[in-house]
Amino acid sequence: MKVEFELIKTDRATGARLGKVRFGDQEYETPMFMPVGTQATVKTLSPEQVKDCRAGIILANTYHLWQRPGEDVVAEAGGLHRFMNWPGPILTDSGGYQVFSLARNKRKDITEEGVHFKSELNGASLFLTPEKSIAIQNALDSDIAMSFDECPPATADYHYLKNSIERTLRWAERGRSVHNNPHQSLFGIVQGGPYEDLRRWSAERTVALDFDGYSIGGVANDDECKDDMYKAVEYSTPYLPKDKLRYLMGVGEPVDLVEGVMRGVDLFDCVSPTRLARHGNALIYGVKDAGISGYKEKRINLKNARFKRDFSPIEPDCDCYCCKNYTKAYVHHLMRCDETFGATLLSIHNIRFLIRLCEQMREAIKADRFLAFREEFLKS
RNA sequence: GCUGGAAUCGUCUAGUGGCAAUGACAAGAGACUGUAAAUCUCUCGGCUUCGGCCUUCGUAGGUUCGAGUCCUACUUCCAGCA
Repeated sequence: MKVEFELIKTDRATGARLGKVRFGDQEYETPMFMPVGTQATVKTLSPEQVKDCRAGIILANTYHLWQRPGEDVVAEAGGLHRFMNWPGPILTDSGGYQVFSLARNKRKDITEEGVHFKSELNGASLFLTPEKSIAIQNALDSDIAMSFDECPPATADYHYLKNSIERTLRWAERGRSVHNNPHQSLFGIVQGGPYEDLRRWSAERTVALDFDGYSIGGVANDDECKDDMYKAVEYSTPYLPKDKLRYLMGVGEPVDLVEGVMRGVDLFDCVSPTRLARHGNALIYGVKDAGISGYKEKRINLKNARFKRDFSPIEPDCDCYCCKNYTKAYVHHLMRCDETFGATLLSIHNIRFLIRLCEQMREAIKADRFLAFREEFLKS
């Protein structure tokens, strides 16, 4: 079922939007954070656990599922939903990000036709084109597919970005022309680095191609400073239609969600809550350390020795399964022992943290007090 | 009791004349933004004005310009034989 978006209201003082997305009879509110499950699983979590975090849409990745197990296998299983037992909506990334992330060891070569990859699994030569990416996503049968774009590095200069945008536009058009899954939506992707004119140009040209929704890409890459990220969003959203979803790809950290929403973004995804979890980190609201410096933290590493005998929950006010049932000392112990359950508990907490943050932002927009909420958040 | 062998930084371990001394684990910390990431990086004897200085390889002596490395004795442990 194609996604339907309804803009409920826009915060009076900012561009923050409250919306509803519908997939058939399923309905969710935006702004929304979407957990990432690249290989058809949110790492260390069962679908039930993801659901208990009150996740709506989750992500999966074209590039990875293309290689393993192959989109034909997923199709044979009855599509991605049945294959991974996720009844909620699924958004598939196009593999465009891998053009960027696999580039570091010259494992790619970008041509007009498509991108040559060297498989990181077995060294095999792979060739991904816009048509191929869309065909794979059609076969995976996700609810939202992404156009195949080039996600340029933060170091890309103006000239490179300009050419890259043009190619991404041509790729978007090619992909759209072969898209043939009637109940799958297709999004276009805005690029342009931190440049106002490029973002505007990319946004307007992409919108002209008429997609079901629009993504803002290329903002969460290596070395990118937050200022550039926020600018990229600011320079893009004014040129996107109000009645379509806006998805800020790969973002992000709690503060980035707040800044993104303020600039009119509806959807976010990021690997950070689950990756940080596997590395022992828990997202937390600022905690005033009464002890020494009044230091405010946004993140704690449960592997640190100081949590060995800390028998309090990660966040007393958090309603997640981890905080309601387990202490920092226990999670510390699990992480020290490399027990998977530690990563599971922290993943639950971190995902729930970001989803709860979205809930709070929605409440703030409803009450027309988003700016105040942001102030409080930044101060906490 | 005799004959071999062995003792190294929390643990195991490399080292047979130039060594503050290998590697692993443990420990301490950091990074992570559309997942090549349950990964990676740094620290891990003490002091430092960052050039070094000091103290370290079971204990005590010795040989040597120089000893964790060679020699002697002792201590402890292991194996084999009684």
